[in-house]
Amino acid sequence: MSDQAQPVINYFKRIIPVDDVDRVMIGNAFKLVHVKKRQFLVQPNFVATHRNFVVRGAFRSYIVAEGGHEHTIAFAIDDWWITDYNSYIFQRPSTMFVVALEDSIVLQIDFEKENMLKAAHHKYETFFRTIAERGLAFYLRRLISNLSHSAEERYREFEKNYPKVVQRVPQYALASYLGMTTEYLSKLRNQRMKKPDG
Amino acid sequence: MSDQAQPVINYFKRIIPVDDVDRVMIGNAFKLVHVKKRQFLVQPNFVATHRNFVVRGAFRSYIVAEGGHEHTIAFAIDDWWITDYNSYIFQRPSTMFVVALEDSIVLQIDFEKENMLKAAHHKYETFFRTIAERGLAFYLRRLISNLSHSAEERYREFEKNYPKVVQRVPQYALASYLGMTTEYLSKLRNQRMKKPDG
DNA sequence: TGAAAAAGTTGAACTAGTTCAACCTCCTTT
DNA sequence: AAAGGAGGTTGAACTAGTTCAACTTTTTCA
Repeated sequence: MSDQAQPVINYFKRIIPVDDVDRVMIGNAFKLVHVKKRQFLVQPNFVATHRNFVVRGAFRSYIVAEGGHEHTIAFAIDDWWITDYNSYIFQRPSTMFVVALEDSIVLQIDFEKENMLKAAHHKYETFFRTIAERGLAFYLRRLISNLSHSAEERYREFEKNYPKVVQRVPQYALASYLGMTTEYLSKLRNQRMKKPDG
Repeated sequence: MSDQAQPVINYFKRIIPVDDVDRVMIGNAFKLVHVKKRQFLVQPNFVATHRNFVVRGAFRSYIVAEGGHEHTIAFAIDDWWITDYNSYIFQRPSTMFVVALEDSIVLQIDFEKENMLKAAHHKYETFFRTIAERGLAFYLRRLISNLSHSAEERYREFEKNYPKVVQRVPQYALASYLGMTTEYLSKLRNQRMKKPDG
């Protein structure tokens, strides 16, 4: 059996040592899933059953607010994780969608198998602690950016930090991630803002 | 020696079992510190050396953006943690202030002692993983609120969820936490917004 | 391949929230 | 008790970003 879990094993190796026994345990915990564009991994009112590691492809999580406005919460491309953490961690009904933006391949671990890993060995707990801490730090930086920068600054900053995401993601999704309308982002990109003078 | 660390031990007990050995280990890891109103626990360009558990008192973390505008990142009152996570987790220079809003008492653990605890026993790793996950979920909810609600909705929601914080925190700090100006929050609170008609 | 759907663009009118400035009201601290 | 500062209030003028509507371009898939 070829090791389909290799991509996520490589990811684990960046954080904790992985020996042959671990290789098998991790391989058994994750299952490889092909996801078609526009297919959902999570939907509101259902509990997010899996944490998803993106082997190849692109995803977006978003909520639909009153008035039908969508707000993108996260993107995930190759080598990133995605799920609804509020739903997954507490095993409560989700409030968001997670959808594939391209035909994608993910490695999924479900909540129970993740808990078994965590219980099985100290170092798996270390692994999940580390990615939770990094995720926390990431959302903190994003919150700071949202509070302290203008729409244009947020866009320029994102473009600089995540050029690959900008290229692969539809503009309406990026706009709603950055907290602005599609129209406004379009204007920002095309420099057709009102000019000071003629 | 009376157990000064009891408040944080109680907090640990809500997440992992704590026996007499643990009690000593936790007691040795944390030190009790009295902090005067307006005293800083973290300042920009210095590495956040400690994670702080608030025994009694109130704190606020904030950044100062260009133009001198302050943005409150977090509050912490009794039984909450506070630090600059981006600085503490990665042991890099901070970009924010953490200041006491009242005379306060905290239990501090430093980065090295925290790592020793994590290394010493699987269950301490579980503890820190759990609080990191909860912190992540918290910031995620806040991000969602910021993206999808108006200034007034954010205020009403916060007032409902954290009435105790609203009472203990100066209004300018609350306004900048909620992503609006002091003046605007003042107007929201006093219902002196422009009326539809006379 | 071609029709429909999805995504993106542009401009004009609008508004939620900011800015600025002046003033008020408490706390502190001596 | 007085002075000074920090925090809060109010109104008028302003603006960053939204809304709406009409249109163009690109993608999808039968």
